[in-house]
Amino acid sequence: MKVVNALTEEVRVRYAPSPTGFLHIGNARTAIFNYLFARHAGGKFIIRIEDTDQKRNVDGGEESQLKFLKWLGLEWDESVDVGGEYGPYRQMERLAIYKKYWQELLDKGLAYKCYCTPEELKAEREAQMASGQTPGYSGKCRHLTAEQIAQYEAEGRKPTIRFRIPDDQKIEFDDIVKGHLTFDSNDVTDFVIVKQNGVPTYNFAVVIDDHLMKMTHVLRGEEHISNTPKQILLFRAFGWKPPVFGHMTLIVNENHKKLSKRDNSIVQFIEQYKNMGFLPEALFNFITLLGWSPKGEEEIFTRDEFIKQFDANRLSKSPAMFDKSKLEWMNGQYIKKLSEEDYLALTLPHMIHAGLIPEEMTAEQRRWASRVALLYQEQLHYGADIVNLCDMFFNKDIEKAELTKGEKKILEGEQVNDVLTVFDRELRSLSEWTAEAIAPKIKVTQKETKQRGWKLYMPIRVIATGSEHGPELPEALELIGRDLVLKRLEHYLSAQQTV
RNA sequence: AGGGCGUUGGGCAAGUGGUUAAGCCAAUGGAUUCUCAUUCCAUGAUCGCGGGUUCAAUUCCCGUACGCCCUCCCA
Repeated sequence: MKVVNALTEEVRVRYAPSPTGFLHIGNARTAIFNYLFARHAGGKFIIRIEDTDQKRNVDGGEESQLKFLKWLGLEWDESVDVGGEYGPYRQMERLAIYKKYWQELLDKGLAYKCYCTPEELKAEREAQMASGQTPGYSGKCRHLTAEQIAQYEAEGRKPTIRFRIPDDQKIEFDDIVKGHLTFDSNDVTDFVIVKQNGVPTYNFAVVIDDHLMKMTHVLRGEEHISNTPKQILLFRAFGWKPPVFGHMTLIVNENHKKLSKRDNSIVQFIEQYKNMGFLPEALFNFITLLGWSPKGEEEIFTRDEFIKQFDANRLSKSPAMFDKSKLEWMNGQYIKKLSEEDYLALTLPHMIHAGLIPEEMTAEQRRWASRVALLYQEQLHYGADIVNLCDMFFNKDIEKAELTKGEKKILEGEQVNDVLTVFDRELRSLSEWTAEAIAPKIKVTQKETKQRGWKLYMPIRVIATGSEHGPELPEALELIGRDLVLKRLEHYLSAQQTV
């Protein structure tokens, strides 16, 4: 029964960002769900730019939206860049279209001009709040006489146009995620559909566009639930059939507040994640699991798998908190699967950026840096993470300035001197400085000193690498280099002797 | 204030009128390992609260608390 009738109606959905900011987590999720919904149904995914708030539009907002959507792996069928038969796809280029429709409403008496100034409205609202009333437009200009209108016009006032909300109407619709929703038109006040400057408001333009662009479904954030009755009333006024609505839960921050662009408690722009070295596939995967869950227990999916099993009925009803640690874990899962080449392309630039390695490297330098980076593929969470992880390979100190508690404990062992003396001697006899050659020398040290495990390795590690933690010892020593390792051992041992 | 939506362990979240209430992340403990990491094992919820319907409710109904969203000439 829920089968879409492909013969009569092709699924058409849209992502409709306003270019008031760059692409962030919330935007991306809306876009992804619409994309998944369209592709799953074999329908069309459209991107429409809602730029009617010229004051808030920011330069580069539109480009950023498209650029990072593309980076995430989305593709669309119609939009400002690829065209389409229902264009233009930028609302400010559709002004003439809107005008025809609001004029129709005006002619039919379904809308009227309102001469109230923003200041008057604001004062009205504040007065209502102060006296504990529900804030909302009073309907003051609903029945203006010709004289009053002439008077206002003479004053030079420029009107807005308001939609006349009909009384006592029940507004009901079946929301894909929330179920059956009911509203009463008496709870909705006459709202502005055309601003003073002749530009329509969101609630008006969205209805015209969704109808003209033949949208079959509207999947959007639940902050739009209370806008829906207004829009449905407009659909009715025009005698149009509304699309099927689905309101997705919000993504909230640690304080359970809706993620807003100004929220600093969380990194939320896609570009920032890209810059930190998160992979688009991982981000896509993670975002898709925010407010939606697949059927089985699996959580890592490719885009095609998501498309195949996406089911809007499994959209969650309650808000999801953005969980950074899970994102990092998931990104790590993807990093593990990276080819050596891709892994290096992800990490090396961060090492360069941090000044650890030069941008122009000799083949030799590059091989060395690559081996260092590769040491951490299993545990890397995101690209920039490499900088801290591989820290010990760039520390050239002969002696550590300050030992940690753990390191002190290690060096207190009475076997330490023995172990290091033997190991030092053995290393000096090496003709070839490779992990393969170094490893047997640890064994020799073990035999000779009768020390093993923690007591054998840790003193060597602390003194030779300068840290109690790190990758496998032989390879670490090889990459740190003969010179430094021997210097560190020598320095430590000579200091011991003078004591 | 009005309207709307939501509430399953720290986070995500599955699920059903009768189950030992999945799974993932995190945390903690343990095993393996020279350390970190990896890997593996283990640990924890009676389903916001109160009532009702029922032989039986986390699952249905009512109420209540809390949270959030909207009530902009923002989208």
